Amino acid sequence: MLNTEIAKIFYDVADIFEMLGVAWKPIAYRKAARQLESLSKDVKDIYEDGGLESIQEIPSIGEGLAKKIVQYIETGKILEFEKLKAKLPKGLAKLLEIESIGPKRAAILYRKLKIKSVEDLKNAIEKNKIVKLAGFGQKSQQNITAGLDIFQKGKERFSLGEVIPIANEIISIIKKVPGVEQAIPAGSVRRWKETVGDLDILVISKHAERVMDIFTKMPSVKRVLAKGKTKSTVILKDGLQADIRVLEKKSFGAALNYFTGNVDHNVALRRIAIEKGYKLSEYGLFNRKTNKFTAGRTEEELYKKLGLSYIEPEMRENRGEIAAAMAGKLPKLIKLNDIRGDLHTHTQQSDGTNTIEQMAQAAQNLGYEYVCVSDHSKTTAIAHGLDIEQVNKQILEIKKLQNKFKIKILTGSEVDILGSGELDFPDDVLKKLDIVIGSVHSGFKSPGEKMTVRIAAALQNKYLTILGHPTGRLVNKRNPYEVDLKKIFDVAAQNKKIVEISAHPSRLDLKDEHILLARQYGLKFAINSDAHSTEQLKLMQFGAHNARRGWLEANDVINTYKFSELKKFLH
DNA sequence: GCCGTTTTCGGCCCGACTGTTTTCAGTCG
Repeated sequence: MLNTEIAKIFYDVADIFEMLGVAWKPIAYRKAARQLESLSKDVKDIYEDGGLESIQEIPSIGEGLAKKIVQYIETGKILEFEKLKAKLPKGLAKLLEIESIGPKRAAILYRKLKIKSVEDLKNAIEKNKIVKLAGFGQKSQQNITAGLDIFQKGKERFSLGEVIPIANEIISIIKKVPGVEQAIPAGSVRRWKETVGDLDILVISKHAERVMDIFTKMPSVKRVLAKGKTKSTVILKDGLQADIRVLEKKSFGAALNYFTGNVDHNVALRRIAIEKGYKLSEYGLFNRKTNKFTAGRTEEELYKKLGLSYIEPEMRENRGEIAAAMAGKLPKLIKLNDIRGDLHTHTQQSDGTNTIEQMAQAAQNLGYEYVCVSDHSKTTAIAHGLDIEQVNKQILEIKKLQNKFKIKILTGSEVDILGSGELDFPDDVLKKLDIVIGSVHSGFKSPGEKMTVRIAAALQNKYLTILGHPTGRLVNKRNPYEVDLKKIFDVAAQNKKIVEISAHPSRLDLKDEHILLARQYGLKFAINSDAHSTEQLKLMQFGAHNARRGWLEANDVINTYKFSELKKFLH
């Protein structure tokens, strides 16, 4: 997507301006970059539909940046930036990724020691040159050395599925510290963002020092980056950075809000606070003149004082939620317990590990009213996809098993969408099934046009119910395949097809931005675990929170329907 | 560079921690 490309350029330019000592522009450029990243539409499409003006309508993008974006769309580069880049050596910006080196120090390193790259920096350290620089010292050189070490190992974002167990473990340690009233993960974890940069933990206690001691001495800590009275930062052995912050109960709501973010949401709230004569910080909402504490015990009262309805953490991405809250037009977000069934599960008959009976029992134990068995079809040979005979046998088996269960067991299949756009089973097989999930499992690298035609063709099969994991992406591992989602959503809407939100934390497909986009086409969704074992049925929570990030209400999701309603809907 | 129910100019969120200095700049979130 062009948006990400341009955002990256803006981030780079912000770094350059910062190293050159230019004020404010870096902030403006980064804000614009973040805005671009969170857009659900491609700027190219926006430009083609509405020209320069409609680009300028994007928040934080004014005349100047809009023109630059257009130049990039039309020519593939931005002339002004090419000139700007020439002012500083190319490798210098890399230094900013090293912990404890910011723009000012990078500029000093360049000017005084002619350091132009990470390689130069290493040499300078070996020759003990940094200690002697004015403003640097022994400790600074040590910190830079340590930062370099982390940088070389590569600091990447962790997937939410990896971070949640780590967070839970730390929370259980901190909760045992005497005097601790609350300990909860905030930050992107609380927003259920699919990847996590740092783990932020908020603690309520009157004895902050005790918490700092225990936290920095946990067995899982590899290095302590900072240890203060109320705030500490560590690097854990698996490379994840964890920040902790201790505050008093009076500030809990304000602190939780501040620590949950995201940055742009927080900044927007603070601006509103200023307009209303307040000052907002993690300590609370204060009268700007008298400094009197006005609110902050709970997030709810904070939002209320700012004239907003309460905004759920998953929506706090500065994607229009503040305007919606001001207008009282926030959606009533779906909740995990609105979900009454799982429509995409596998058994040991294909690549799952449990029997139909075990899966049905586990789903029933979760309180579901229905579960659909949807094993792979024959073309996905690697997953032991079922052939026609096996599917027919499975249908009979399910009919028999039904008598033993209260939960309704639906027959289904995750049918391959073949390269031609045909489904892997003929219509006379498909029509026997309650649910047909069509998924792409091959040709991920084929050109976008081909993939679009392929999926669009499948969506026109009258027996297809759900488009499975519609973009094929894997979080942090595989990009979505090239496909024109707008066209796909349009065809899906015309043919009254459901789009899936795969709940597995390694998939989360559709992702949040794509859900927001699909929503504009009036589509209905199914949130499915794609469980390959009884245990994985519990992954549904990731899907539900992801749907919340996409502003969905229960009514948008067909597996919140009662069984009778679902049945009617499917017919 | 963006933005506007005080403004088209003059603001731009707020605070903790660290290290190198003796009052603060730089970095980070």
